[in-house]
Amino acid sequence: MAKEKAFVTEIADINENFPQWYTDVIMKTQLVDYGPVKGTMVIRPYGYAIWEHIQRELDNRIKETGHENAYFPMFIPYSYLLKEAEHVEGFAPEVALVTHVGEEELTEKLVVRPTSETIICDMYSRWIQSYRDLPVLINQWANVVRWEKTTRPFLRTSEFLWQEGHTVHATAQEAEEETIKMLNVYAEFAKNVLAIPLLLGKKSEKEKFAGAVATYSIEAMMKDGKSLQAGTSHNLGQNFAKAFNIKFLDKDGTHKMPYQTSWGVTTRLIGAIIMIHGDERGLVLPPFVAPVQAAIVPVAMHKEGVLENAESLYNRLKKAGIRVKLDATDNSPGWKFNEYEMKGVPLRIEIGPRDIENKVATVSRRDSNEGKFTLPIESLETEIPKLLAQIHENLYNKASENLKNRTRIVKDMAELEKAVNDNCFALSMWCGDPSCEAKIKELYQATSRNMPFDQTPVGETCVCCGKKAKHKIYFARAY
RNA sequence: CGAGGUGUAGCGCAGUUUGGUAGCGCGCUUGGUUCGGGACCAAGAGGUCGCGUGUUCGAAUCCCGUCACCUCGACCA
Repeated sequence: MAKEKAFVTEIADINENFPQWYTDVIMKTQLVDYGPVKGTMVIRPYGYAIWEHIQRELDNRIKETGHENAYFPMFIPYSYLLKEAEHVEGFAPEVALVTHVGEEELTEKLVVRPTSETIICDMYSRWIQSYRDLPVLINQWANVVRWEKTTRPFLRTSEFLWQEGHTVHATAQEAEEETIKMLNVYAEFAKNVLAIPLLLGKKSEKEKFAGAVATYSIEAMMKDGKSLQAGTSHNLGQNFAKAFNIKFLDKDGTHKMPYQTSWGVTTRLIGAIIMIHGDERGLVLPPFVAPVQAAIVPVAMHKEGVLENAESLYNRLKKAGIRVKLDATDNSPGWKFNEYEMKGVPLRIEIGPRDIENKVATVSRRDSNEGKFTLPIESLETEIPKLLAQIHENLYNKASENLKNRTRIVKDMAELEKAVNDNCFALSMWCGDPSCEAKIKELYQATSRNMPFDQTPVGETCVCCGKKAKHKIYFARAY
């Protein structure tokens, strides 16, 4: 008991020590465990179930927009990486190289994929001959390996799970449209499934993907006002087509080089969910990805009829398509209440002798402090889905409020410094010079996030150097 | 790689200054009483003190070495 009380106190540290709170919650709710190799993460069933719901919902959307799933090998010849100059420069420091099999040295070194552009482009160069072969719209669900120096569960691990789309188009315009389209798919998905509001925009040259012509990102604001890049969509132009010699014979009888895109989101989204919706009592999971949407806690289980009523309610809700769990273990009710709150279960349903007598169930929402209320037991099949939808709305609105309240328009370096020190996003004007970006990073540890599509100016001059501004851009501290 | 810190039961820690029987809390097991906000009583199980050397009658404790992990910097979805 003492330990759990202490846990609640630690969780309450959310305001002072957000990263500590984050790892504590993840470990104590059994989402993950640390792997034996530094920087690796074991995703436990409760955490993996969240990923499965993310996968299912996002996969539907990817398919609805015309893409198909495929799978490419995780081992890539090192020489492939070397073909695109920027790409190898960007990834070489963090790739895991396979040099030996047993004692025998390999004549051609292999990398464990840090991303799949190179191997996929190699295949595309064989698959594509005619304009009739285009567009190619393929997506892959896979794991990738990037040996980062410091790691944090879900946000940055040596190996992570993701979805990577790789498309090929006949024209530059089509490729750009695809890049933006998928960014919007992510945004719709984040809003309607994860209850996360996003900032969409274009990355600066410095922050763009190694090998891309342009990178667009979705940025999310964590509860503490820091930014998290939640996904990216790249317009690769013809860079990889050139490097891998992808050509097609067009209608006019001439060979042309196609234009490509790639886009991905990762298990980092789970980290975003935790850091956006969580509170001092632990996880708060958005209903549409919660492994358990409603937990039934029988009270005074030994009393006549309690367990039978709980079981019958469980069966009814299950049949109604709700992800429901009945906890009939002999832990005390109070223990169970805290357990499911900590684990972020959106709804708790208590059922005890008093409820049975009144033909009601006692319901409690995880997302609000409004306390318990009762509902007629016969109405739950229809009421629970409504409540889940309300919880989703409420989470989205709260996150949107936070984003709005913590975003400031800044005109100069003093205001920018104040904004990031107050844990706010700084919406700034920028001259476009990378040295201004670098200076802001060095002085205030804030990086450029992205340049929103709506470029309506909020000033005339660069926040850093005071010269004429070219872009509207967000600066923020980021995870 | 630069700076700091920690390794003792499944988890969290005390014990190390001053060498002398391996401790505490939680968790776990069994039995009983409980059950509407982390219940209580009783009895149990569980550790070559990160690893290796050395000093000593005797080392978790002292010396030397080594490994691992954590935090902060540079890199990143």
